[in-house]
Amino acid sequence: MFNLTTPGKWESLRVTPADLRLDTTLNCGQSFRWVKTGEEEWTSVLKGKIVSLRQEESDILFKLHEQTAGDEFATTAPLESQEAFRPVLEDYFQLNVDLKGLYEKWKMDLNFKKKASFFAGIRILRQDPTENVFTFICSSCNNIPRITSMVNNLCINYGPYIGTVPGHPHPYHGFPSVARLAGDGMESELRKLGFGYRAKYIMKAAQYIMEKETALKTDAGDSNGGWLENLRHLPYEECRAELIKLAGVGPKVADCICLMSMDKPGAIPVDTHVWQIAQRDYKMKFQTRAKTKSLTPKHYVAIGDFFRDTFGPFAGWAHSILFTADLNQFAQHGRIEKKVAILDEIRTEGEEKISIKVEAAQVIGNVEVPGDMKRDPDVTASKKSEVHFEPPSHVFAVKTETMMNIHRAV
DNA sequence: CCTTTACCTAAGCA
DNA sequence: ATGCTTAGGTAAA
Repeated sequence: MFNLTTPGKWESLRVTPADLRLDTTLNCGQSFRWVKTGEEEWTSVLKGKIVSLRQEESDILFKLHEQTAGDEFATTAPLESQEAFRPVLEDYFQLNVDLKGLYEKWKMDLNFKKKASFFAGIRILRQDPTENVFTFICSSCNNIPRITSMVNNLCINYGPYIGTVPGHPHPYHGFPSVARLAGDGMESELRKLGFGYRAKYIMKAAQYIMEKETALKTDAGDSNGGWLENLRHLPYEECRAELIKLAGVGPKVADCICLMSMDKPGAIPVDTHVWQIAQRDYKMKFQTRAKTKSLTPKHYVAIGDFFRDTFGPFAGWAHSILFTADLNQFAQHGRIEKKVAILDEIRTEGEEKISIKVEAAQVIGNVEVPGDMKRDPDVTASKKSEVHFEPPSHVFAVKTETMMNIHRAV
C-alpha cells in the first residue's frame, strides 16, 4: 500500500531562527513524531496532514503533502491551499508568544543568559492532548530514541495510515484513537511490541478516558471536543489533579501534559535532569532532615515554585530551554571553534570567582570560574576546572590543561 | 512525610 | 560474550 503524496510548494512561515529553531524544538523530547527528511528539514503529521518544515537562514518554510484526490487511503479532504494550513502551524508553534521578549526578560538570570545564545528559538509546542498523554506515559524510565521508536510503533500499528513522501520510505500515520488503545487485549499486544510495564498503563488510561468521554456525551448531549481537551479550560492545579488520575501519569508526566498540550505555560515537569539543574546551577537549599537528598514531593513543589518565581508565568518555557541545554545530544551546540593558549595561570578555589586574561585571535575577555560545572553539557573537558566566561562577543570558553577551546554560538 | 522496591526493555559499556 | 548500568517515572508498601 504505497500511497505517494503530491508535495506542495515551499511557503514562508515568516519566522526567524531567534523565534523558532527546529533542530532543538523538534528534538528536545517534547514531540517524538518528527522525522528528519533532509538537511534542516523535518516531516510529520499534523491534523491528519503530512507537513514538512525546513529551517532557512532567516526563515522557516513549510509545505504540505496532499493525498491525491480520490485516493482510497485519503483520510482528510484536500485543502484549498497550503495557506489554509498556516493557522495550524501558528497554533502548534504558539507563534503568538513573543519568545524574544521572554528571552530578554529571562536573561536577568545569569545561568539562563549563559545558555541562551546557544539555545535560542526553543519553543513549547502546543500538542494534541491525546498524543501528549500517551507518548509521555511511554517516557517513564526511558530514553529518547526508545520513546521515539515506541511512539512510532503505536502509530504504525494502530493509527490511520496517511501516506509516504516521495524519496522517503517512512509511512506516515495519524496518532491512534483513544478508543483503539482502549481495546481488549491491548495490554498483551503492546507487551509483545516491547512496551513493557507501560502496556498496562496505556490500556488503563485509554479506558479511563473512554469512560469520561461517554459520561460527557450522555450529560451534555454532544461532545465539546472531548473530555481530555476540555481539561484545557481548567486552572492548572485542577487540570493537573485530573491528569494524575490516569494510570501511568504521576506528577512529572502530568506537568509535561499541562505544559505541552493543556495551555499551562507555568507548569514545571521536574525530572532527574531538572532536579540536577536545580541543585547544580541554582544551588537550591533544601531543608530536609533526611540524610540522603532525593527528589521528594516536597522538593518537587519547591523547584516548581522556584522556577515560577524566577521566570514568571511562562516559567515552563524557560525550564524547557535549560532542560534542552542539559541534553547530551545538544552538547555540540557549544562546539569548538578554535583553541587558544591561556596566558595567566588559572586556580580554582571552590566557588571563588577569579579572572584571567585569554588571548584569542580577536578576543580578549575576562573569564569567570564557577565552582561546580562538572556536568555542564557545554563542557568538553573531562575533570579539570571548566571555565565559562561572558566575553565581549558571543564566545564561550572551556579550560583544558593550558589551552582554551573557544566556542561560538550557533 | 520520606525511602525503598518492583516494574519492562534495549542500548552502551566493562 | 555475559553481566551490569542506565534511561524524562509511577505505584504500592
